[in-house]
Amino acid sequence: MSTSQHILVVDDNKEIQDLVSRFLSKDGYRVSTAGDGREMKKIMSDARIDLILLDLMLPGDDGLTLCRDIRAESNIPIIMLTAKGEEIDRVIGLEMGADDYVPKPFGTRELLARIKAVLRRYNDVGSPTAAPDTPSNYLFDEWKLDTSKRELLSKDEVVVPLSTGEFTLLMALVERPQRVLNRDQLLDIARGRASVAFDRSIDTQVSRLRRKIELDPKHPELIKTVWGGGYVFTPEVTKE
Amino acid sequence: MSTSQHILVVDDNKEIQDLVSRFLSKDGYRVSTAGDGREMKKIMSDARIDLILLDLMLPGDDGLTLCRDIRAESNIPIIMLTAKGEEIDRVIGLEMGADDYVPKPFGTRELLARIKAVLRRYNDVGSPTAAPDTPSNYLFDEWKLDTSKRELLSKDEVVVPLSTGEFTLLMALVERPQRVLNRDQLLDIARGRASVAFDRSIDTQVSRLRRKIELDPKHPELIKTVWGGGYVFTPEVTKE
DNA sequence: AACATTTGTAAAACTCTGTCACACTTTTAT
DNA sequence: ATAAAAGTGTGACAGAGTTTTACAAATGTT
Repeated sequence: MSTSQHILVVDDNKEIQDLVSRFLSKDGYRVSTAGDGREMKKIMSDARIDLILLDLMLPGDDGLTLCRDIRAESNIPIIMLTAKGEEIDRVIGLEMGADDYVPKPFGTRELLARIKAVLRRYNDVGSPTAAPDTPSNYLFDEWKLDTSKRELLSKDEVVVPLSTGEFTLLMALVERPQRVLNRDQLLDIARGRASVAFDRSIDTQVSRLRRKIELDPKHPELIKTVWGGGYVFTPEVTKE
Repeated sequence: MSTSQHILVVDDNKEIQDLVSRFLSKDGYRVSTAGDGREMKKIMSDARIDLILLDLMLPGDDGLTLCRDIRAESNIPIIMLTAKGEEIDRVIGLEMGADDYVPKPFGTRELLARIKAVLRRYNDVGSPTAAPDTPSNYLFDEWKLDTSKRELLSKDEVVVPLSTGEFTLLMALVERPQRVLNRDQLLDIARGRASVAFDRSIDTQVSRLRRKIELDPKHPELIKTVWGGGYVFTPEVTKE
């Protein structure tokens, strides 16, 4: 984040190009635009690009193809832009190596939030230089959560196996101690999705997690219920 | 959920107002309605609004103008509602700062989905480790209230279990000692809602709380009743 | 004193949560 | 590739927590 980040917008719609350029500039980014894959490659060979906004539908090679091409030789974060109705391609897009996917029409602030999220993620783990302060362990109560091995260890180093869902839920909680998180928020953080009517999946997962980490699951101390509100992770958490 | 979200519907069509209010309420949102920009601004100055549904076509200032006005001083998410045939320039709308568009006529389920999507993005559950900066303990009488663990401890560290409602009510009182608080205020602070006719829930909660913290619940010393006025938390409270 | 208003609280009614069983999905093993 | 195992979400229902109702008791008014 030292000097301003350079974002490349690849979209054949001039209006979108202008709109996006304008508000990204206003937010302190340098912006270049390209109308198709050829222009994109030209710009990429000339400038150091930090992130690419890539429209799915393009003249010539489409977004997916370009995405794969970029990935073949670089690790630059890519956010795919897709018009309504093209949603099916999300999975494929992510498979091709896109980092996120924003459906059109998008709100400028939403797009900005996604850009920041992706850049943050990338700068944290992607860049070889910056990664040292990524905490690999969290300590709380009598437990140690090893985030790199995705394991939960008791004080005497005994491993308690956690499923993926249990681990991500515990991560979500451990990273936000003493805050009441409602089910929508937990779903968003831990599962990356919105809730549906009568969604009880978080409850079930909390129940399972409690069985593993609570001394007395019938009277939970670590994950407390807030009636009508959600859950709170109560213990003090320290990074190691 | 925890503190239900408050949505403001700005539309001059009474039927739309009613329809939208009804199904949003049913889904747990608090809803206010306004028929034009003037009403909108009045409501916004009185209440904390979490999202605005803004009709494009309004008497007086139109939706776009209002959208820009709101953006000038706040970051509240906005979803624009547009009547059929108003093939407005989406780009301009987005540039004004709207977060999404929903064309009329809309299905309630779709609108709900959009609302959730926008709120989900906006309610940036946030930076990990952003713990609240509230003090963790309050001392009063013979008691200690641990706000991070959400428990009440007697002088000799014996835990007295509190329900969610008891805890939030006690918090409300403990943070405002020696002040007469009427039932509306307590409901607002502790439950985040307004009272309904013949609402006695605060009374019952006070009654239950007294049973737990008063030496002699029949003659309460800590939570005193102010006849015709509400309740006062009398003891001296110190933070720890 | 007679009446009206407000409060305390038990009990009913309602809402939300815990968790079991089962179906369905994903991962692992063969 | 198929089978087995593990993980996850849904529906059901019991149980816990909260609000409403109801009425007696307390307080205030005339």
